Amino acid sequence: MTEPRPLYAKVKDHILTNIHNGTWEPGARVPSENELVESFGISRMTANRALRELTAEGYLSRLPGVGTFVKETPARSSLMELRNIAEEITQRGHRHSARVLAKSEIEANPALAGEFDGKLSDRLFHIVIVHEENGVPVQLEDRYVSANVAPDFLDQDFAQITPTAYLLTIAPVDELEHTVEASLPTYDQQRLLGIAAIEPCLVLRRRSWSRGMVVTAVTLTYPAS
Amino acid sequence: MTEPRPLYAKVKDHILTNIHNGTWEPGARVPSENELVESFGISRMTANRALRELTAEGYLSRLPGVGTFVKETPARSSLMELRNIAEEITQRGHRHSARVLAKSEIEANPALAGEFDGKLSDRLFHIVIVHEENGVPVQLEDRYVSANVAPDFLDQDFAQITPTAYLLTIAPVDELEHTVEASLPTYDQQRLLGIAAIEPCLVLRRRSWSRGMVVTAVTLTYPAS
DNA sequence: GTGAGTATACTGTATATACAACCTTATACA
DNA sequence: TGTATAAGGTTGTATATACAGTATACTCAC
Repeated sequence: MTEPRPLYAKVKDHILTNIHNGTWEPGARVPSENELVESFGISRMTANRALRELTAEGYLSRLPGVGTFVKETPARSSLMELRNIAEEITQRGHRHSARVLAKSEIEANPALAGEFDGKLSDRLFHIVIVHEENGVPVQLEDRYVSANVAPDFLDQDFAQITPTAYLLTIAPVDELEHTVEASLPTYDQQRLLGIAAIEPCLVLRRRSWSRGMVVTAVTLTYPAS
Repeated sequence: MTEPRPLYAKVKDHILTNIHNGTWEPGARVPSENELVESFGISRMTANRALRELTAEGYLSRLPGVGTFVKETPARSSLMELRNIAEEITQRGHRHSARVLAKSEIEANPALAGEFDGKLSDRLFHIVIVHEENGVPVQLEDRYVSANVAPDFLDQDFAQITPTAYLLTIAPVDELEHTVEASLPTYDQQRLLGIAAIEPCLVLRRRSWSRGMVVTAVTLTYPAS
């Protein structure tokens, strides 16, 4: 790791590290530009660039005349964007792992065919994955994929590449549909996510289209915690 | 609207305008830093900042030694629309009513000022409204509004017009940010929504921008049922 | 003609400097 | 005591300058 990082990037790394490992909690004050100039031996413009970019990226908030602070609601990904949960977790400085619980080709049924705007004869794949952050389950992924669009889907190693990432390499996303709701977990969900029966869950349903065809329909369940 | 925009922002506006109206198509070359220096009479660092930020925002891509180009896949906008809950309910053929529980001007604090990217001296309004469908509470709205953008906000009758609808008449929405989570209701929320303590709620947080300023930050709580 | 070297254009980074606007705190004054 | 005023720290913007790295175009010797 001895690549020459630009100075402003080193400063950004330093600040992000302190945020991620909890040294600087939300609301805490981060060093001012002049303090960074002192401690890093850099010019103020370089310190300014580091803080300005971290602000644009959602990690910090700044107030003229007051200072720079760790944002209260840290760069939590908007769920409306198509984001890769593995990237998100590693970006937080944590370890991502995935357990594949089911992986099969399934019989089409009228309800599913309706979801996919397809025919009953269309083949579909089904997978269930638990995503873990530092070993703690954080997302249950229950996904159907059109075999027409992704015939090799089941051959992928989803411990290495998330289904979302793989599908993005296969087919560009033209259109997205989201619905979102809160509910209490079913017994299976409790068991797989390791949560209590009264813990509310966020349930996100997403369908994505590519070239006019439904690529995948997925139900993502997040524990509220 | 002759507010003094920073120079780098004017350059960004100029480039974005040419992209949005189709003058510069995807893949087209945009002026180099030195050309911008010439045409705008600015320094190269200012031109650099404009191009660098537009690159970070996903509009441009740059290649050292070659030039700067309009990105092939332009920045995708949030696919979520602003829906008006009153319209939604009446569209279902039901009766919408709203109870205003709080309506005040509040003291600014650093956390809120951060949310609004504003100064500590900026004035803010705060309202709490329960929306009902056929008399049954269906949404708890907890909203902060910038007094700069909507000075007459508190004079409105929110039994007649929803805050969202009113604000849309005041200021066009340029940008939206959503986060969503599931949680169990606080005691106040249980009481106001008339729900049980174990009923999960969907919590939607939304900030909207108009002309670069945060107009409103709102927390909407929906019972899962 | 071909290839190597050179010139040129462009982006990437870094510094030093300057001024403006904003906020807090301390001080002086009525 | 209360109120201006001043001072100092903080962010925001803008400039001029410098050097490094990369890609392309050109020139010239072979």
